[in-house]
Amino acid sequence: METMTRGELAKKCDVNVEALRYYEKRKLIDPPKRSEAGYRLYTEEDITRIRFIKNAQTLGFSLNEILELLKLRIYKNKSCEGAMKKAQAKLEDVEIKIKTLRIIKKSLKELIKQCEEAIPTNDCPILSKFESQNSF
Amino acid sequence: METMTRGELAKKCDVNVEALRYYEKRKLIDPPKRSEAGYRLYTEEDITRIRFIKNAQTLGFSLNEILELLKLRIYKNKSCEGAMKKAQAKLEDVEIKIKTLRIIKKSLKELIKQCEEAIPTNDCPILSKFESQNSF
DNA sequence: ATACACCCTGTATCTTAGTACAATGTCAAT
DNA sequence: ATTGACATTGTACTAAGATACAGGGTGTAT
Repeated sequence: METMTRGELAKKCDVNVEALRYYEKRKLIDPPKRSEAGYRLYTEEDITRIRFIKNAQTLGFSLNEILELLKLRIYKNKSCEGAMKKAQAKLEDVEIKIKTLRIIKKSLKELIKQCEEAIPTNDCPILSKFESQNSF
Repeated sequence: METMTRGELAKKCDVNVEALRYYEKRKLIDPPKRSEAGYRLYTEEDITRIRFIKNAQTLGFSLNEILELLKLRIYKNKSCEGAMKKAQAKLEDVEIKIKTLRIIKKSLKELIKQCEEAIPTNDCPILSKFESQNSF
């Protein structure tokens, strides 16, 4: 079987070499076989695994959550249920985040508008607003 | 002039006592006068300052960015310009974040939908997708 | 044979925004 | 006078996700 070193895997997956050791420590990848000199020997499966981690991260899953997802994979039949639940929870997270950011966006826009309309000799509306109570 | 201790200020501003010391260290608040016993003596101005910090944080500014905003305040006349620029930059940040989260939301929704439509004996579409290249 | 890139390990450091804790000092009330 | 709540300081720790570095070993090309 074709194997590769840490540096090679890192390059193929566009990941820092040290991150691989870190993922191993976090149990996100299984400890790889070693060469006689003690070099880690990774396989194609490890590429798949790193991709899994990166894809899940892209969707906002934390490494802990990814570990949970990986555990689901062990029970092939039940996995859909568990993974779907986690995806739904994540979806809710994301929706809340979007809502919060929309409110922030609106506030920032208002502040900028007030600044544009401000009388030059007066204090900056943004800074004044920040000093006031219960602004947001 | 009316002064208050760390605990009193913390209570009034709904902030942890230790946070006040932390803000002092980060130069977000000026070192307050001290009593003979060495107790920090805060004034009304410190309340305003803490409010400033909290309000700015609510809008997504980091403590470093807040420090920048506070520096702007020194040049009373120029402050509108500088603060507006920073608010605009923050607005752009927020807009990018919203866009990213929308994409994530869409992806998650699709995954969940695929899961709902999946044939029970097959592998979970979410987990399969995570293992594939260039998923997202 | 020696230079150089890479690998190994353990440990430390980074960022952000605090929180926690120990050892000690102070102040107000009883 | 003693208790209890607060204050002081320095230092360590937290989460999350890495990244860096020292001191050594290995593998390959010239």
